[in-house]
Amino acid sequence: MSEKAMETKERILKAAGDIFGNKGFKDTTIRAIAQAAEVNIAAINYHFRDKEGLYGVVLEDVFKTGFTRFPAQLEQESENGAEEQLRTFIHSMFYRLQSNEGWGGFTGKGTLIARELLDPSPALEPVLDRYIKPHKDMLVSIIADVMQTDPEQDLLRPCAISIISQCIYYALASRVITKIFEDNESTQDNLDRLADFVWVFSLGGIARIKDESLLTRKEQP
Amino acid sequence: MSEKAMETKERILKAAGDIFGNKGFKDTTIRAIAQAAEVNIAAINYHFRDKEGLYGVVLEDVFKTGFTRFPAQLEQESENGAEEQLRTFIHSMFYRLQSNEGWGGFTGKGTLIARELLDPSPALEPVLDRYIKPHKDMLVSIIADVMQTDPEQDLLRPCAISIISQCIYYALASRVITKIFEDNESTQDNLDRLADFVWVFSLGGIARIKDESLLTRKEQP
Amino acid sequence: MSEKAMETKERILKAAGDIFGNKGFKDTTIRAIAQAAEVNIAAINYHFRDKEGLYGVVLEDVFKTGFTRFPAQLEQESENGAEEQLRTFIHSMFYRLQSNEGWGGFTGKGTLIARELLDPSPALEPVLDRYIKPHKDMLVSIIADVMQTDPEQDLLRPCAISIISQCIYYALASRVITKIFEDNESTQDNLDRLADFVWVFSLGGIARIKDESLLTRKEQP
Amino acid sequence: MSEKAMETKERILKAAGDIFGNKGFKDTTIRAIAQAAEVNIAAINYHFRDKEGLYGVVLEDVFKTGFTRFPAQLEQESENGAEEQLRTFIHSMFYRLQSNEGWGGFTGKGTLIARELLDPSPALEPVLDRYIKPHKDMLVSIIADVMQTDPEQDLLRPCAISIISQCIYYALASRVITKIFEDNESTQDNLDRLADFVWVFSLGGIARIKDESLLTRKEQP
DNA sequence: TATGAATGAGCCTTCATTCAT
DNA sequence: AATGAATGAAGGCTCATTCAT
Repeated sequence: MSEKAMETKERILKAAGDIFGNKGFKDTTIRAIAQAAEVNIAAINYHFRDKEGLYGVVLEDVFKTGFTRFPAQLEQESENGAEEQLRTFIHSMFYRLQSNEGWGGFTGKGTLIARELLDPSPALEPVLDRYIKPHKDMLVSIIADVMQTDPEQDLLRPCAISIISQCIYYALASRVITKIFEDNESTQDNLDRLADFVWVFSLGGIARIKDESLLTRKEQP
Repeated sequence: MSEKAMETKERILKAAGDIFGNKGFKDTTIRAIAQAAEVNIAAINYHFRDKEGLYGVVLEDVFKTGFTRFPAQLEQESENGAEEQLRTFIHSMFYRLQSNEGWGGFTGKGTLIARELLDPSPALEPVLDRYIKPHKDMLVSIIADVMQTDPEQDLLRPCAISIISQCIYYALASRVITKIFEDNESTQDNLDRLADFVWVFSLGGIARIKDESLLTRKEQP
Repeated sequence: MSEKAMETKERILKAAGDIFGNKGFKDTTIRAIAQAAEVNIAAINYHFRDKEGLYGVVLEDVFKTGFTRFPAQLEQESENGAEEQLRTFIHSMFYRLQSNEGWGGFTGKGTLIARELLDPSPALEPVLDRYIKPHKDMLVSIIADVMQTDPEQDLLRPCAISIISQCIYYALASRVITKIFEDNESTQDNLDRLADFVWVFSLGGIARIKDESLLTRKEQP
Repeated sequence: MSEKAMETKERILKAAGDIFGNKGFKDTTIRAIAQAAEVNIAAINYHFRDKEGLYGVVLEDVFKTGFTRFPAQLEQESENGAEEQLRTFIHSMFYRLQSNEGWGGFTGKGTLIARELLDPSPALEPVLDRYIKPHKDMLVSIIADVMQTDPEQDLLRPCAISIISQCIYYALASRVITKIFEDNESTQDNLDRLADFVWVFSLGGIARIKDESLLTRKEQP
């Protein structure tokens, strides 16, 4: 593939990521992408066969470039305590979902993922196995460490969900959060503070869940 | 309006709620709604003027019929402790977002709302003021009681978001959660258990946030 | 038919005349008429069977109420000279086509007729025989008198057309005439002056045609 | 643009001119145009964006191709007398409005213009400035020459209208004229004779108007 | 590799009309 | 006599896709 061709493909991918993320699959027209990428409409079909084909590549790209760096960073810190690892994990999530830096860099990565949670597309399946599930396992294991409990504990999963849900929500509902809370300062700027808040809140949640489950177990017999 | 006409409108609304919720606005065709409601396509236009008009009424209806019953129930229990009130609030959220009982009853109310969080439509604005903001205020005030702190505390808002995010997430991502956690038992059946989990987790989160903020304040000076 | 029913029919007819005249048959919606007449849409179909049926009645009405008064006036003046009769005829045309006074009185009678010239509808046929042709005969005979020639003269018909065309044109193109001539004074106010102009112009035209034909005849043999 | 594409556009334009002219804007369906031009419906949208867009181009085309040839011819004859110039002008009008020869050649150019006089569309505005007004000025100046009077004379404008009205009328009402006058010989064949008639009639009209205005002026003081 | 042209399917909407009351 | 409700047909437009170059 020639250099110029690569450029064209890159341009299309960037534009597609932006628009797919901000407007969703159905709401995105191939025309809009072509215009933003300054290429002919037919070029998209030529390079990616399909609108779906393009979408699949975009989704794969989001995870490939976004979900590979931070876990490495995380492992380096494995000597740290479990709570610090959880903190790094949460901060990573926030940055992955909301920041536009770090790679090709288009807006709306977070919402792109949120959209997949709402309407899973066929393109999600491979991403699920390759990126999301390993990530989930990592989070579960961190929580197990924090709880100092058996990694097979049933309570670990809902804890993981509660933590993830908070991270996702800011990406999902950023447009509305500011409306509800009449809060004009962009949440983009406070990512670190928000992430720390979620971290502390979650630590408290995990602790309480552990306490309750101990109590319950004591009561049950 | 005649009895029969009301029935027709009702039928359209139910079908529209189902399909809008499950597929989103753009992905929904009024043809599909008409077919599901067993009416002529033009009847939709006659009763609701527009696809948008219909959507607006559906959204309004979701909140009107879903958000009026539980708060009343909540006030009756105001003599209970703040933690019990929070429990009722969270259970209400779960039922509103996920249950199909209790009113016209269509599936996908939760996802309909989640979609609005992602892509707020003009129809959301009135709903925001009339239902969501008052509800948010109620939650904030409950959290203030739980924390035994000033209702203007800055930390109340992120706490509220963390709680809501957990409730929403189960509605938002139910399709994917089962895939990630390879959990085949329908989460629909365990609403109560999930709601209680979120409640306990959140109580722990709130408590930790309170402790941290006290510590922080002591440290700062 | 009850009095109220008559009122309803009248109201519909007036509204229909207005809108048909100003926007044409196809551009007129039965809804617009119903709204202007403040009646139910179905009432129109009830009273006039059809959109076409309503249109037919309106057209008939325009001619019945508009084309019966002035000719009588004309006959009274039959003692006057032929040129005066032509003047009355032209003035009548102008008033019929442009004035809104004198009967039920809706705007756009002239354009309604002009539209029939462009796209003759089936409803025109009866009107043609009953009103227009007799009128045309009258004009031809007046011109014959002015020319002092045989009423079967071939040149009378194009003369009639030239005269009528001038009368029609002001009704047909009033919207554009003001634009072309950047003339802001409403032509409605100057009907009399315009009619007199057309009269004088036509007298000159007729005279010249007569002269030419005489010359031609002399030359030909 | 490729050769083939031009052909397609040309074909669409011809079909559109025909149908728009014969049935009017609202009564014309782009489906009918597409069928007549033997192209896909979407091709019309592709080349002309809109039904309105197509109409605008058609209207512009009628004037561009129809109103540029004859004035040139006219100027060449400027050495001729004013009356001969008027004759050429009138003959040009007749040919423009009624003939189907000389360019792309579709029927109904005259009625297309007549429709614009009745219901001016936004597309008329540019045509008005670029073609119609200059043409009107030319006619006015010719009449001034014929009258041997000041070109600012107030009487020139109604004279111009009276002349134009006769030319337009034959195009406007050809369908009805034959009915009224029970004249079965197609007026298409006699264009020259008709044009000459209008010419002579108008010369007479102009002359009489001039005489009258002189008389009036003498009387007034 | 990339493009302008062209296609077919499908969608929302409007309209005149009819039905039951 | 008159109405609100409902229908079926048709129209304009958009979209993803394919074709020929």
